[in-house]
Order: sequence, then C-alpha cells, then structure tokens
Amino acid sequence: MPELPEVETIRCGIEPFIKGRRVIQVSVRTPRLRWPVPADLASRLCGQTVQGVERRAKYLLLRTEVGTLLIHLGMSGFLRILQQPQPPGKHDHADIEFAGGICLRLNDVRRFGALLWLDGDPRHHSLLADLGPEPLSAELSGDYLYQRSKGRRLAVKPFIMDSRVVVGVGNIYASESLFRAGIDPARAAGRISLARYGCLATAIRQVLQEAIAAGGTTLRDFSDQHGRPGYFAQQLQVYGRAGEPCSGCGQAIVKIQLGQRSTYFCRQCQR
DNA sequence: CCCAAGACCTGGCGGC
DNA sequence: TGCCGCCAGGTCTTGG
Repeated sequence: MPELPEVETIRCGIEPFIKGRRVIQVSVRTPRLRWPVPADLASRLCGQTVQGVERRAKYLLLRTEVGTLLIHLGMSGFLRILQQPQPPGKHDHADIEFAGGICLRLNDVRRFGALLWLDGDPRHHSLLADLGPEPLSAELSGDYLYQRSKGRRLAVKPFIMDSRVVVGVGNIYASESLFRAGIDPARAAGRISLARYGCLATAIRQVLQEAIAAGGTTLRDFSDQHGRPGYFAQQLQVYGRAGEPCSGCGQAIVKIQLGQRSTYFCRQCQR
C-alpha cells in the first residue's frame, strides 16, 4: 500500500493527535515484523513525550527526548488513531497509547513493516544513512539524475526506484512519472539525455505532490487515519490500466516486468 | 561496484 | 465448494 504520498498523508494525519503527548503504554502483540520489535521498546518509550512526527523516505520518525521510534509500513501496513478503546482485530500488531485516551494502532497484514527504536541521531542509523535526496526537495533535479545515471545500464525505472538515488518513488509512481516524462521505462538509465532527466525530475515531483494533495492513492486496503479511503487511484494514467487506451494517443497501455515488478506504459508515447 | 534474484508474509482472485 | 498458482503498494540481503 503505502507509497510516499500515503506515508506523508498518514504523517500529517497522526501528528496533531500525538505531538506533545506522553506515552503511557506500549502493547506489542506481534513482535515478528520485518525485524523483531525490540523487547525493550515499551520501557524505552513509556513516559516519553512525542516532540514531532517526521518522515524520511517512507520511514516515519516519532521523535522523543531520548530517542526515535521508527515506523515503516511495508507493503500493507497502516496506522490509525483511536480515540475510544477498541478491541484489536486481526493483524493489529501494536498499540502506542498516550495520555488523554489516544491510541496509535499499527495494522499490517503482510508484516513487511517495522517498528524499531533508534538511539541518538536517527540520520546515522544504517537504514537512513545511505538514502538519496527527498523527491520534493530542490536536490532532485535533472542534472542530479543525469550525473547519477552515467554509465549505468540498469533500466531507468528500477534506477529511479533505488533509494540511494532518490527516495520515495515506488512502483505506482515510477510508472506514472515515466509516462508523464515520455520515457520508456526499459531504457537504460545511462542513455537518457540531461534534458529528458529534467522532464523526469519535474514529473516525479508533480506526480507525488498531486497524490499528496489528493490524500494518497487507494489500492485494496488503504485507509487514512480516520478509516476513510483515499481517492487518487482514478487519476492514475497507466498503472493498473493494461489494455486500456492511452490518454495521449489511444493505443493500448501495456504491462511488462522490469526488475521483478509490474510496469505499465504506452509504447507510442514513451521512447 | 553493478545488477538480478531471493527473501520476508498474508490474502484475494481466476481457473479448473 | 475446494484447491492451486499467481499476484500485490517495499526494500534489505545475497550471490554472481
């Protein structure tokens, strides 16, 4: 589920409920997520006040005085804010309970998500240390992508999905960005001009910004913190639309595999 | 260093 | 109705 727009939507949604609040209880019902949830998480977190909820790539960072709670939602995770007690349902793996009756609940069917405690400066943690620039920052430019792509024979789609190159471009928005930029997703990254990378950088920024503005894409099981579905899916131009006419030329959108991932594009409009 | 493939999980769907 | 194979939003890890 969560691509960067969904994670950002969740960040914005939960921060007003938990910023400035003190953690009073932590319940981990399923410690086996992508990595084991630290056994001492509750003792680290209880009594701490959340100073802010930040996002780096698709990681959510709940900052406290003494450390940071890192949350990743994997493929199928989501967070809800409960303002009334509610019995945990299937795949509700963990609750962070705050003073004032607020509960942050993690649900993750596939358990590819993570819940980790980071001491010290989170930027130095191995999961975060080697990440590329944020796609919405000025650091992402055509010039930057062009420089990074020199000599690379990898297809451009997996290239822009590499978090060391740029973070936050997931499988849906990689296809959408390349469609908007008119670039064939299978083209070798090192064989794209500076000018075309300029188009791609702009496309990535636009696609992600529009999705954030729309509140995130819905596919299957996404709900925001209130349980309402997002509604960006209708605006997707190519993802999930194999066989449908291209909005530009009318030719059928095709689906191929690239780096083990489904990839959608228009053979006519993308070169 | 670069790249491809494998690994981790559950559940929904189509086909027989 | 039941079983089987395939597919799904991520990304770290391994092996060539």
